[in-house]
Amino acid sequence: MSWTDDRVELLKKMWGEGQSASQIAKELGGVTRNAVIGKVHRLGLSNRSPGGGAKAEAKPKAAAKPKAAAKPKAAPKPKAEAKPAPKPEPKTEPAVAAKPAQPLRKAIIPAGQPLPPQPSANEISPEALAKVNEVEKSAKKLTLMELTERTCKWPVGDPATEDFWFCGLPVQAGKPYCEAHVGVAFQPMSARRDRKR
DNA sequence: CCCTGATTCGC
DNA sequence: GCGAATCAGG
Repeated sequence: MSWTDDRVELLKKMWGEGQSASQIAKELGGVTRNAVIGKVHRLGLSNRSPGGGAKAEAKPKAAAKPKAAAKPKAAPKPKAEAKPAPKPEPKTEPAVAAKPAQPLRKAIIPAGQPLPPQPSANEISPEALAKVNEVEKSAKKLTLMELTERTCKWPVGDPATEDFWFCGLPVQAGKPYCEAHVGVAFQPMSARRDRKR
């Protein structure tokens, strides 16, 4: 396959949309993600945030390369700009708190029931929870022995029941859980921002 | 192991 | 110009 005009166009479009190189490659067909990335680079749109001048940070990673034998690449890049870029990207910010009305705080604790403070189970992103529910429907339902290093170890159900299994979906990075469960597993600490004043 | 993009360099 | 191989990281 070659980079015809419209293929390049599609490439640009998708890249601009933030699609991953592999997705683009898959869409185009006949090319690997490497090809896509290579093309992206040659097109000069490697960085997705072109706009305002300052950009890419130093990337000294490829410095020590075994392959690169004789490489007179003595050109230290004079980059040093700080990155004050506001980046007003419309990201989907999941609201953490939802209903608890701060101004109105009138907890009525009936006598005999002295345990208002929920230990933990509370204000996690509703979205995250929803996601977990979805995920659990398509979970692999692995048993303890079936768990591996890269299966989500999130327990579902009651261990005392047969209705118990582990998520088992592929974890992403070195995390013990899948994406969805990581979301609820690691509580972003401080759901409660005690307003000091 | 899955994935991501970045870079190099023979072609 | 192209892209596989490789690197670096999540």
